[in-house]
Amino acid sequence: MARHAGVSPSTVSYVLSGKRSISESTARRVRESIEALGYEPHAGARSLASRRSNVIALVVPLREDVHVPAAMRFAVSVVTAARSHDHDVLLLTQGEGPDGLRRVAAGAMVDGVVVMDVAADDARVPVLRSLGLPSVLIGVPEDTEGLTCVDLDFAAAGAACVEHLAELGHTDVAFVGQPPSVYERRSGFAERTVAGFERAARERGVRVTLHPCEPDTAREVAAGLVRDRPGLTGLIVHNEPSVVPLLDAFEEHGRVPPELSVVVMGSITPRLPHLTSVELPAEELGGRAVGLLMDKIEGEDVSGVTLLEPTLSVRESTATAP
Amino acid sequence: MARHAGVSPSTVSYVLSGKRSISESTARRVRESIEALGYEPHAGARSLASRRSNVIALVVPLREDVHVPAAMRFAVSVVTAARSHDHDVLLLTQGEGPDGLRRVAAGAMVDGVVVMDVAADDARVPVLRSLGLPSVLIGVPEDTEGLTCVDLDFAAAGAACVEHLAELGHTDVAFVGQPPSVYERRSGFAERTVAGFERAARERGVRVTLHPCEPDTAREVAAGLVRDRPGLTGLIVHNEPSVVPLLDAFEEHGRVPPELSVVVMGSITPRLPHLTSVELPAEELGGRAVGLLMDKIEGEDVSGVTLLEPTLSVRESTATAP
DNA sequence: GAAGGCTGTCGAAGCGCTTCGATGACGTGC
DNA sequence: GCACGTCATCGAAGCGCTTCGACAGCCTTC
Repeated sequence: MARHAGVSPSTVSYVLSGKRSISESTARRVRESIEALGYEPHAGARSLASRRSNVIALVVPLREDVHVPAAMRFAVSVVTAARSHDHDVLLLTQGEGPDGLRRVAAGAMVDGVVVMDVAADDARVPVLRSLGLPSVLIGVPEDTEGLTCVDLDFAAAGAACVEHLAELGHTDVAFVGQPPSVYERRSGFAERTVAGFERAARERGVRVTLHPCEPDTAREVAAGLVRDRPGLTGLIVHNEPSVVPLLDAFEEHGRVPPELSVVVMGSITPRLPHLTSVELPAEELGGRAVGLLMDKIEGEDVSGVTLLEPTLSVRESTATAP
Repeated sequence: MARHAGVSPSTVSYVLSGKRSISESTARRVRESIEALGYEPHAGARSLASRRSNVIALVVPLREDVHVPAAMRFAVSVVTAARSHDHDVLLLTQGEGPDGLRRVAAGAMVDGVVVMDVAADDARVPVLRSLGLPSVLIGVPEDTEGLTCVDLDFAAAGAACVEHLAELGHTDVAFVGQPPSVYERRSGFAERTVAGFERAARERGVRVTLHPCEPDTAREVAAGLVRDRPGLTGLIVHNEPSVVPLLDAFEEHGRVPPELSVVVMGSITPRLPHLTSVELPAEELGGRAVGLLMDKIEGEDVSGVTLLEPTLSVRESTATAP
């Protein structure tokens, strides 16, 4: 490569990195050679010499109860964002547990890591602390001391749903939530949604009840609500896969929007474009997480919790309380 | 590291790789030091010296019409299989197009690549050929010369559905397929399913018609079939997200299994355990693909097309024709 | 008991980069 | 016109491994 351009290897390196000034004529010659040869620096050599791999790890959950399309959207946005910062993405599953993190960190395979779906008492958090590897968490654990976390402000999202309904005059609302297992493992986003929603309900004097749900039990949940809550006029659904079976079941009981006001949380609206919803901004979250990680890799102190403001989009499924 | 164990660096390397015999006593000492220090070889140094990165790339599709949970299952199984061969997985999306492949190949970032969701006239195939990078395709393009491909035998799967219904005496069957865009881009699996299913129908003298479908149009498809095909007794559905809306729509017309026999292709049965189905063995496909890729990286000639035999599981949704 | 063959280990070279100090070729200021 | 910056480039060292050849010690074999 250096030979083809008639310069020394160090010059090529400086053209590529821009760490020293190079005359425009030389730089052009080097770039032409790069083009002509289809040259790509050897990643291993580069990481050995520079102590940077230009790779970040992404730890994806593989639990049954996570919403897969959302996780995938997220993963793709992380890859896209990483590429725009000249990094690649190594895919880590939980198969190896925290040991996988140790391995890639100790072997200098990655410069940093993005961890998805962090629970309140997540076992990976202490590992990350001890590793000294730059990391950004999606989700917020209990103790965020020294960590960098990004997430949707689920408390605000939960509250926004209640407030929207309260403003429309609803006073009797049900919250159909995640599967029970999600609450049991103390998934941060689920807990915070409930907290925000309960706080807002208290403030607004709205009667609310919480109902964990899965697609298979949606029918029963709906039947139970119709039976036990005759005054119910509002429904908040925080469980994407259950939205369709749930609303179908309500429909069978003659309860349909907008007579029954429905707000969904998640990104199901491309499929059901008439539903009032709070969307999960997966792409923005991925981009933010990667951006923060890049800063952290550069040595900046970016610790702290970034919560994205939720946006509630009002559509046809909510209306003034009857 | 070598110092801690009181041996030379080369000895450590030989203990790790097993490429030369090392006395058990020395080997033990080295392993103890590794353990004690939490030592992990520097990945870059290793790849520079050995010309092996121990990383494979996985190219995932990000089209709207691929079934995301299936893709995810697949991706996870590739990671798991790769780890069992001591490799990691670099996640590539189509964002960069074929250039991403070039980049990771030229930079020696990966030892090989698994490409998902290959179409009959896939643009990545010529790139792969020219790169000389070991690769395994999931899906079968038109010209497989010199390639290694793995897939479910979709033709056999399509045929199996028809044969099962034919054996039960059905003579009037509809095939509800993928969204139109899938056929338009000549996705191999969709074409081959249709081919297998049409061949079997011809051989068995079964009347069949093909109906592309999306979740949003499932209702209309069902209505159309009820209206135009009064003699219809069998339904084959090759479109996971549409299964539920489609069957719901049929139910509204009073057509339910087993009076109407239904066979689904895909892995929706954990959710709907009463449906006769042909499952997509995503995990096995991932494992096979990685296994073949590893052999290819070792220099074996593994070119050829591996088609996994489909298994039809008979359940309650199919019965003798009325 | 000398020649030859194994085994187990070491030393050194080299993988392809980055980075640091050095250096030559220029201007600049007085 | 000489000392002194500045700019552009080079050479060499070194990153932490793998691998190859060498070799010491030991066991066979006639």
